This record gives sequence, C-alpha cells and structure tokens, in this order.
Amino acid sequence: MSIDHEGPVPVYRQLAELRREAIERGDYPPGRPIPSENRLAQEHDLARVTVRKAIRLLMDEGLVQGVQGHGVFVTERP
Amino acid sequence: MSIDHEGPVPVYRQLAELRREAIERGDYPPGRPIPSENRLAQEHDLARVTVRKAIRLLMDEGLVQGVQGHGVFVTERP
DNA sequence: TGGGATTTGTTCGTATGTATC
DNA sequence: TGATACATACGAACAAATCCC
Repeated sequence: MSIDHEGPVPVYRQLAELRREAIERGDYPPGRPIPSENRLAQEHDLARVTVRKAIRLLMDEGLVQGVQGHGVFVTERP
Repeated sequence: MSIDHEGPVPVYRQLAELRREAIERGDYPPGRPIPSENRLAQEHDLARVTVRKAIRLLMDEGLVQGVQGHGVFVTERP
C-alpha cells in the first residue's frame, strides 16, 4: 500500500519494490499469476503503463515472467 | 456513423454516444442483442478493445448488460 | 451426446501523443 | 534535455459461456 506521489522515488520503482516484497514473502506460489496489470492499476490508482514499467523491472531481474493472454508468473527457481 | 479520429473527443466516447442514441431511439428491443463487438469493430474499422471500452461506458451507465457467450442487451427498465 | 461457431471476458504486448517536472 | 506519468488505440492470445446442428 501507500505509494508516495510527492517524494523523489518514482512511482513505478515504489510499486516494483512492493511487489518484490510480496513475491519474496511467498504470496504467489509458482504456477499462479500475480494480480493483473489492470488490477494493480486499479488498486493503486495508477495508469497501466506505469504498472507495466514496474513489472518490467521485476522481469529484467528475472523474478517474474509475462505470458501473453495469461498473466505474469513468478519465475520458478530450483 | 462517421467517427472523427482527429478531433479532441476520444473514439471510444464517440462510439458510445452513437450507440446510446441508437438505444434511446429504440433500435434494439428488449431481448435482442445490440451488434456484436466484432461487428461494431468491423463497421467502424476499430479495434475490438476500443469497441469494448465504448460498451463499457454504457454498461457503467446501466444502459446495457453483457452476457458472456451471448451478447450485449439493452437493460430492461419497467 | 458432442463438437464447432459465435460472443463476451480477461490478460499481456506494443505504440503514439501529451503534460509535467 | 531527459525522466516520469497519463490517456488513448491497436494487436494478440487465451478463457468461458452460449447457441445450434
């Protein structure tokens, strides 16, 4: 929760951090998608492009993977 | 007809207005669906997502209701 | 009984333009 | 100048429900 629109940290970085924490907490078991982009946009009252920018960071880190028409899934790591 | 792609009014709002007028004219009697999303997209040469966005406005107004696998119907008002 | 076509619902992917700081 | 953020619009794929033969 609680994204600061005033501070120096970009919104998309704050959102990425929030999701990273949720993932590392184990909120999303492998095989289950994280909340959809539209869902996240709605919940945080953000534009979808901004949400995507946040998720893009997590993708670049290899933490999650997007699958068109399905969702974004936590990467399986053995 | 005639959607203006140049003006300041978004395409999806123009389309919503066109359908709203058609509905209020009584073009679609209760029990009959309005043209399908693909049909509207084809007629106006628009993407289906854009058509959906227009219909979504009418749904939010309570003017129509979507039925998955069936169609979009004018809401019955006694 | 079943399968295919139609239709709405959902999701990620991409691009452009605008405004602000 | 560049980064951030929003709105719009299109594309693509999949899911689910309904209808009809």
